[in-house]
Amino acid sequence: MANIKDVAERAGVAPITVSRCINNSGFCSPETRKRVEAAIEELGFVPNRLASGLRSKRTKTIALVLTDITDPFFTTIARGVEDIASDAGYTVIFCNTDESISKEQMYVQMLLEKRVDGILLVPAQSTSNSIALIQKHNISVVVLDRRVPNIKTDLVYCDSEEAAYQLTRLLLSLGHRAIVMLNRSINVSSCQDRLNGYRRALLEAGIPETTGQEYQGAYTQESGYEMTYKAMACSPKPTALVAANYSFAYGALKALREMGVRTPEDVAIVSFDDLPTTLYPFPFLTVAVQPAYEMGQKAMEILLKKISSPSSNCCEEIILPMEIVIRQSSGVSRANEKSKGGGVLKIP
Amino acid sequence: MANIKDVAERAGVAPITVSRCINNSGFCSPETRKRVEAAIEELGFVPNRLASGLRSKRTKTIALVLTDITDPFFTTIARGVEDIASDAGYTVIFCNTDESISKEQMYVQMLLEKRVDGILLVPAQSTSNSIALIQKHNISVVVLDRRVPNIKTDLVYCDSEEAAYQLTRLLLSLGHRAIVMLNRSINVSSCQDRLNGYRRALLEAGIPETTGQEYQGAYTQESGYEMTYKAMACSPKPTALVAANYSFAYGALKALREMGVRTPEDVAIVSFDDLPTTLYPFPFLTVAVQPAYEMGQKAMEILLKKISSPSSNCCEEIILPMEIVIRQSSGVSRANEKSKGGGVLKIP
DNA sequence: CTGTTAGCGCGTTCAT
DNA sequence: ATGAACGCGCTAACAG
Repeated sequence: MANIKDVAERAGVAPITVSRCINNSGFCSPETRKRVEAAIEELGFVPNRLASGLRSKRTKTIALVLTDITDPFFTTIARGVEDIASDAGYTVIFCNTDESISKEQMYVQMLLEKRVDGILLVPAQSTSNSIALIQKHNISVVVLDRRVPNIKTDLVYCDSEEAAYQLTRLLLSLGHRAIVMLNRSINVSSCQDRLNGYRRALLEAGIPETTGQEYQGAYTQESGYEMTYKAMACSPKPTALVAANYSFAYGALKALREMGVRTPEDVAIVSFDDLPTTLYPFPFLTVAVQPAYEMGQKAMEILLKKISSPSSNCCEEIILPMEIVIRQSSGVSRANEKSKGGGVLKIP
Repeated sequence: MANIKDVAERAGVAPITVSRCINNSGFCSPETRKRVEAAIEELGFVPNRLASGLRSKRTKTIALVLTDITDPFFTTIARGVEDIASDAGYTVIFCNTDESISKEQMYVQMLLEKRVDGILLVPAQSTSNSIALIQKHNISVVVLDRRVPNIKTDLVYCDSEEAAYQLTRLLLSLGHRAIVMLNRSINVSSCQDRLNGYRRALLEAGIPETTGQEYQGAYTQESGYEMTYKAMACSPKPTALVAANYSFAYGALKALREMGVRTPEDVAIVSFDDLPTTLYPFPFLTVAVQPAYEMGQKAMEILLKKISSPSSNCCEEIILPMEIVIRQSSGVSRANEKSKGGGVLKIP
């Protein structure tokens, strides 16, 4: 395969001149450029970016380490990242950690070996030490979606606390008092934030003890389903659910329908991160929506900035607001419901 | 940053010995290995895969070029690919072409420059010449989801023709005669196959002229919505729709509901590639499901095989069957419907 | 605007 | 089981 020297000989110039043409670095006369481009064409020359990366210490490659590309939330982030990256001439490696710290470590090691210019990381868990490792090697890193304690880093995430607070407030304003939280059992900031927002709203409303109404499960529809059955077996019976993600919301919908409990008439549901509206025809859930695409874009933009000026140590912390989209699943005021005789489950 | 020479000095061995330890190539005594590993640990040495790739001509990186990672079908493929790839020590670059040939060309150029070991490609269009370019550079390539004419290559795709045939047969067996096809207006084999399968079933049933019942649109819910309105304005009014993808099916559901037309009582719907069942609680659509995860796995396995033995020129062509999942949207026999007085739309 | 020199960090090749 | 020499293909640094 032809290399830069072959091209240089054929064009009657020095290799470095070819290099400058390819990379638009330095100057070269239009005529020289023409000869070089002709030679490239004739030889079918394709620059070797391994060699140039070895020399220049830039690979024009970044990595996106997330938990699971299959999750529509992360898929959308990935698309935002890739759009900005490819515009800037970067290529994106993606890695699925499945929230396993050891997988995360393995990937980070591989990425360091490949000398990626930067890493966008959704930490597998709060106890992850991958960020520190990346920083130790002077690789630019931007953390996505989740905070990690005791580490100074650029960060892009959403205000889950406030969103959970607003969702819970919405339910309270509709007259609900027995409000259950379905959350994940994982050491991740967004889950903790959602729990905190929920608690803040209840506390503010003078509803003191919520721990009996907080359920924790794995991130699956089945888990949401099971938690809902458990919650509905308790007294007082819940009249509303706050689902920390759409899987739980869907599991809950399924369980409730099975029990003959109507949504929202008997039990209202609010949730986080419904599917993208392009993916289904009849949106039903009241949700707090994270601007996933913008998160990906923004994180990639910050990463590009860091890559081009690694000196600036100041860390950006972008906290994006979530949008509350009110649809049917949250229902209308329970006062109205009662007066209309609706709802088989009454507040005791 | 420490390099292999530093490690060698510290361990009191030659650089090549360190290399052999890292890559498990050649032999080294347990004791030597221990000293080398200690040195690596102490220096925080991370092998430079740019340099090793430059020398060995293997990057342990492959690329997945698809149309849009945001499409659940491709997302699932991507996950299948990445699972197999990471098990084999490979890293995956992903690229979104949006079915643009020029984007595809740009990405392929970048990937060739990066000397990826292989490429999994969903061709942007049938006229793509990217495959030939990749092959010319002796890079292993496996084509996914779509055939490309006049090119000999390894290939993994699903039997869309047969699936469309079966779906249409199902509608015919339920008594439908006015069956409309909602398809994409793009030069892609899977779309053509679906059209052909639909036509074959109708022809076989003695329904000759179908062209007036074939609609073509862009790959969006809105397009499915509009095509459905057009189709329903025609005479004879359709009693069933074959949607070439879930976006069309969802657009159709929306349009029909708006018109006060019931599904499946008045108009039945069958479709391709519903959302993964983990993504929603109440599956409704009768669909032909492509085994997306297995497609990704299989394609990656073939790619690995090709990478490790590039000499074998024989091309594998894997045609996976699609699974027909019958749910509510296809309805029950129209004969029954009629006798029960159901269905506002009668066959003329 | 173009060229010369040197070396990035590793593994292939051959040797012992 | 280990080592020496060389070069993979490119660009940084400096020169003119």
